Amino acid sequence: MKFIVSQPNNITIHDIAEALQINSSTVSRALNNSSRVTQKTKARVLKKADEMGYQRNLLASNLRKSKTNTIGVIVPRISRHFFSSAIAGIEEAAYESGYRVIICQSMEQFSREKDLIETLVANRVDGIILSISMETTNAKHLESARVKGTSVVFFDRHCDGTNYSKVLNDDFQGGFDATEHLIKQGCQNIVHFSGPQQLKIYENRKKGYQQALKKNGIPYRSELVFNSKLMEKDGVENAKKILQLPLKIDGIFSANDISAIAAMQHLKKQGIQIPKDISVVGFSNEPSAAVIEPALTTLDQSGRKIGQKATEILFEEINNKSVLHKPKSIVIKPSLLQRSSTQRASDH
Amino acid sequence: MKFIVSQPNNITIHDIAEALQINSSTVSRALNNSSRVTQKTKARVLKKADEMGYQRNLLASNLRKSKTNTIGVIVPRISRHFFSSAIAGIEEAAYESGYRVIICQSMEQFSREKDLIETLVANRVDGIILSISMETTNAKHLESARVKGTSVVFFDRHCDGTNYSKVLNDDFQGGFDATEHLIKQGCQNIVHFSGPQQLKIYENRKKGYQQALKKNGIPYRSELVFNSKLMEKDGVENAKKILQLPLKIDGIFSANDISAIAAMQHLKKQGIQIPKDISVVGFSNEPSAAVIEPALTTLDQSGRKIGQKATEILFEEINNKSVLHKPKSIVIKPSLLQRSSTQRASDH
DNA sequence: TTTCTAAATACAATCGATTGTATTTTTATT
DNA sequence: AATAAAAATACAATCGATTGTATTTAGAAA
Repeated sequence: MKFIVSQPNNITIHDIAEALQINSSTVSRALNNSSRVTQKTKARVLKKADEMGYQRNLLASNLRKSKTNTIGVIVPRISRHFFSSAIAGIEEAAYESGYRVIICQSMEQFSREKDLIETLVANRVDGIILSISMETTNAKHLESARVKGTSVVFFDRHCDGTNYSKVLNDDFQGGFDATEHLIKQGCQNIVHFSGPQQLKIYENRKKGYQQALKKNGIPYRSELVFNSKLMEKDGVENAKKILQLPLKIDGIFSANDISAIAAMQHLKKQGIQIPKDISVVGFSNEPSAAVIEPALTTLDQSGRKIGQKATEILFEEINNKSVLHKPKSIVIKPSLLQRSSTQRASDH
Repeated sequence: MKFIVSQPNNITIHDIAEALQINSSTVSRALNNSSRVTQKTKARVLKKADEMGYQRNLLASNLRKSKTNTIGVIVPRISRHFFSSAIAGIEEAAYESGYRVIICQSMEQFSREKDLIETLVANRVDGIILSISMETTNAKHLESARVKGTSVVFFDRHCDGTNYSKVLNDDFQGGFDATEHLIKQGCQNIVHFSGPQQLKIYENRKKGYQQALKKNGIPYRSELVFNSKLMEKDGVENAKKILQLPLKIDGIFSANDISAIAAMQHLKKQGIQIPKDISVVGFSNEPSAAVIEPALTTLDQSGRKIGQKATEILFEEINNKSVLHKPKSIVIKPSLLQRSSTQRASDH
């Protein structure tokens, strides 16, 4: 069964102008509520536009104005709690300033990230907020944005030595706090699950771990640092490695919750008691962290605040294109959420 | 410290044409690899374009072609596992067909949903894939899309009596399976956490629940159905209500995992044993469902498949604009993931 | 070499809205 | 009523790419 569809309505300002026997520039100004048009004419235009079912073509408008009032956001995966809450913060701040947000995910692939940047630039977004993929090692792929003068602000995962502003989590402090917390709970042999080393965030979390050990007089042993992509399976692998170590491990600081939780599940299956035998700290405060038993101690990154701040800075830069400000670098402290995975009985 | 920024490069095909002393139409065709241009000229154009740092302006291109090769997706929240996996499926299918995807979240607000639709239409996306907010009661706000001839496909949460294609989860079956599973585990007094009733999905899950009771000779009692928005706090509230009921409840079927998990946590705190005292089934297979103890039995909706299917149908409709096909309605069965929250000791 | 055809390129209109300038209309002033 | 000033509207160019048609060029056949 097929019907011929009624032709799509493609009313333009010219059609309205013709219907009212006035000029399309007046229609345009009326629709934009310009002071150069009488109230009376505005009313006539608005009424006719409504009658005719007019809908502005933003492609044409944006082309003419070379401004889209849109910013693009690229994150590795929207499903991660930290990223989706950062996006919420970005949307909030953008909405206040009358901007739209285009959300994109790189799926941790460099090639996709590059492609997305080019598409956003080709669509003339006014700015880009970016948290890089695990495969990204430098900022060369931002060249297309730079060439077009599109402002870019990093958040959380960033590249080093670039001339872009960034809003970062204080990963060093987070790593330090996590580790020192474990030490204060009595842990001595603490394993660290780290991520891809080209990402500053993992480097810094590790440095915090090292510093906390040092400050507390515990020697750093590189064999206790496990590098991986911190996926679920990596957590399980890491847990297996721990059980095979000659040394009796009594603490884990994982650079993310996903692998911490996977490790906990595996360890529990093997009869290890948490926190009694091994205490665990994660990073990011995923929803699951509050659900697992014992509830996972973790670092909350207030993604919302980071997203808002990144957006503010982006707008500053968009509105100050003519002058180049020294790139800003803002660091936001994560807060340690102490939960049962580190609550030794002795504390009671 | 301020510097004057180098002017943004705004090279157009006209600049390339001038540099090569040829016409811009030839440049355009060369860049689009048209057969009307010699290999030699194409090579010259490509080289020069690269040299000059040319980047196509998609606003202009799309305006002229009145085609954006972009589809918009609107979901209530990207952070929900079902939606982010549906988006993954959509992006996969779209990418294969050379389309870009714009992801938007309504945050469960009708006004935002309406606004997003209008913006997408104004930006002339080629189609929209939509899962409505909890506040949405009908499809009137899709008028702007209909007027412009923009194809729309619903998935999961849809409106009734509309002329749009939809890809749905078999919510009735899911509700039925969940409830019957509880009954088979020996539950007799089963509470159902339902969602906003204007949403078909919750209506259908409830109908499945009723049908399973009926089939198994258990009388339906409306006082055992709790309506809410199924947020975390609602789960806690519902759990409290259960504890206050005169009847001894031995099973819960929640229309989503979020509230099921919140309820479990509260019940456990009150000393209720799950599944021994009360068995619980959720819906959606959120990551936390596998993490809570006991692991939550739930219905997996294969969001990825639903997303892919919705995209396929959307493309069919985009490519067949001239004829109106009868709207399709595809139903995909969810699968019951049996986990410990319903594993009665007697089963062992 | 001339002529014809096909291939390559140039010309110009177009997509729909915006905006600086020019023109007309209205209002105020004398 | 005449004139100046202000307000409202019209005109036309423009944003950057695409595309139907016209023209030029190159190659083949006579």
